[in-house]
Amino acid sequence: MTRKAEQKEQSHETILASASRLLRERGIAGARVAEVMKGAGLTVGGFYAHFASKEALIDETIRRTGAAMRARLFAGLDDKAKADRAEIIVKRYLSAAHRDEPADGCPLPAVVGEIANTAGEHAGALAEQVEAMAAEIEAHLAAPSLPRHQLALGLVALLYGGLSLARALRGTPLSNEMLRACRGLARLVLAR
Amino acid sequence: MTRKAEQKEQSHETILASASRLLRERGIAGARVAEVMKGAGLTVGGFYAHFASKEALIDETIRRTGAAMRARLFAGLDDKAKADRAEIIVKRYLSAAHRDEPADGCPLPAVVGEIANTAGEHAGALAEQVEAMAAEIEAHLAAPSLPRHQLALGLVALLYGGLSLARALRGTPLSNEMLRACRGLARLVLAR
DNA sequence: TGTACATCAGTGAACGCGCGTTCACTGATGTAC
DNA sequence: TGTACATCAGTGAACGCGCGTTCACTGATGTAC
Repeated sequence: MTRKAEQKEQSHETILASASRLLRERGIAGARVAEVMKGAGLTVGGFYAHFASKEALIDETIRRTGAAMRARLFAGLDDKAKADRAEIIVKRYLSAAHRDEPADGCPLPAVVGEIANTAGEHAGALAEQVEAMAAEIEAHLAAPSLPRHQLALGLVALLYGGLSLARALRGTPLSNEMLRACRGLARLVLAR
Repeated sequence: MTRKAEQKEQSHETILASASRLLRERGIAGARVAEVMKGAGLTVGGFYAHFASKEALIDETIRRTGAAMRARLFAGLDDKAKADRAEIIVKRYLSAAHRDEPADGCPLPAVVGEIANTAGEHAGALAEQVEAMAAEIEAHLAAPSLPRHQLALGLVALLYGGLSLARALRGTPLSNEMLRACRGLARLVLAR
């Protein structure tokens, strides 16, 4: 590959990294093309040499960010006892740190509402992420209290719902209460 | 009260009703002022005689719509056995009908994500609704498996999260699975 | 190897467009005498 | 009671502004001979 092509590929990655951060911090509408490019050290005009449209950027960003997030969320679990793994996932996801650092976390809270509110753009990319996340959780369930797939999907909803609400309620006492309540509910479900 | 003032008050209510519908269908950003007024049979210009800003409209709409939603969600429960009430609430909330008719349902899915993605505008109005919804659920819990308040808050997250995801995934097989899984998880938590 | 031309990643300004908000105006309703 | 004026809910056009997208251009990199 020529030096020019290498450079372009690197810019592509830098743009995606910037988009990933902005998407998680401000949502789809809040991730402005000009700002994404600025965050990548470039100017607006060059954007369309890398992506066909903002929609294409968001689709690719959702996929990439989902995968990166899962890598972190499920990291190092093989060292832990099988019975503890699901609870570790829950603690990581429903932590104050995750609530307070959206830019490093799960993309779901940033996009689910917007996707539901529109005509279902990005619904495909989202479905992949939900499916993948549930599948990984399912693999870490020991002695499940419900059909494994059902329990995993329900947990995704509880994690996503609890984190989103805790973020929206940041600044009120309800925010911490919400995280604690969801961890407690998850523990109850995982205990038997 | 003069006839003029009565008429204005009625317009105010009509505007709020239109905003309530649009807010739940399309979210905060999607509920355009001009369209809200059109839905009320009026023109844009008159809006600012009724509300100081779009932000004020949204705040009032969140409060009104939350209250109306609770009235429906918790209606007729006194006729039911205490042990069944929580499960009835869950079934109503996580139903295909509720998923498919956002305009008649809960305002949370329409606003939580947007509020979390911004600097916390409307966070106060949202906190009130979450608190009120949890309080009503709490009152209908029989023999709870966790501290009542904690269980109620966790259920709010599960209901909100499951419905939002099911809406965002509409059109994919995951949508119905998500509703069913969340109902199952709730049943498990309420059973003991 | 050096030279002349071609390519193309990135620039920066401009383009429509849709949005929230403002404002001069209208005409029905209300008030004073 | 009737008449003249005041009020004010609602109209419709205009205003900035920010956004996604386009496009003529630049200059470093790559290619052909």
